[in-house]
Amino acid sequence: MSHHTGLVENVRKRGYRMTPQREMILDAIHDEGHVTADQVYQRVCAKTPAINLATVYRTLELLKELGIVTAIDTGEGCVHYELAGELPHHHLVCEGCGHTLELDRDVLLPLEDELCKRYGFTVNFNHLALFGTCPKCQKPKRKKGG
Amino acid sequence: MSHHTGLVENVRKRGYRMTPQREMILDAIHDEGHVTADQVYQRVCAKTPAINLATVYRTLELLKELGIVTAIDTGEGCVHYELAGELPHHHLVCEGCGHTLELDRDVLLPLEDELCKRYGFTVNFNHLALFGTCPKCQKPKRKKGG
DNA sequence: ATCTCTGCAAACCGTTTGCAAGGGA
DNA sequence: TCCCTTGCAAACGGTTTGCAGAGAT
Repeated sequence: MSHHTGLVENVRKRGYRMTPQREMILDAIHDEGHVTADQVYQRVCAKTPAINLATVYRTLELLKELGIVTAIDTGEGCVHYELAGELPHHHLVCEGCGHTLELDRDVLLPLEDELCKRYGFTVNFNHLALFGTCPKCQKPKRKKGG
Repeated sequence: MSHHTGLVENVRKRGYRMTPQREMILDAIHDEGHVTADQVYQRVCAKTPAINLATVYRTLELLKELGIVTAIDTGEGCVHYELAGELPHHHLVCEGCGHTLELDRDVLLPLEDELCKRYGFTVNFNHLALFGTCPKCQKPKRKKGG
């Protein structure tokens, strides 16, 4: 059974139907943490003879509108989605290996503050993605044993 | 005549040919500051019977490789380009009015520093775009005269 | 039974690519 | 002259949409 009965209820309560597809999509997001439409599609595909990508997109769109998932555009060319229940968090995406580190919110607080003071600008840091180079990829090639 | 003879020379010197198309594309970027492929296309189109979008993309790609322009993916669904000569700078894009504020580099230094210390992650802040709400859009509606 | 949701397939939009003709050096 | 560059048109990859039939309530 699902770990996210609440989400299912949430959808129902708002007058939308709960279909197996939607449930599986919810499952996939829940399991993977953050996913692209295609990842959801792949994952759901593995469990049913066939589901349609269009359905995934439509469901993702619905879930977004219901505030159940959040869309994150990391600039990689495809949108990522994750459950909105989580505290907003942030990603450090390595341009070298594609690996993603999670970033604690408090690291950004000073910047947030400064932008507000200096420019009167309220940043929306929800699910921000920053690009750069992770520790591993920065290391010059050395003996593994080193 | 161009304000960017240097750029033209730059292209030539590296063994690439300088064509009217390339010159006009360079012009467009120079004039607009930062542009999308389509904006370049529109602008150049206005001056010649026809230029091909593919040419714009190919030229932008070339200029990028030559280090003459920089690509910025603001996550808006299309890539922006600007002359690379500029100091790296950053944009605060207002989600309310679409307006863009420029952001001084030094605001980001502490964060850059912290990310390095804490995660060993070297951020690539080149031409970063942050989203949020600008001062105007934050103000509750009030009498203009206020 | 009703009306939402799904699958299918075609459309879309930004971007890329193969090919043959054109033009810069 | 040589071969880089262009235009054209088709392909591409992610996403959206119209339509008719399936299925949740």
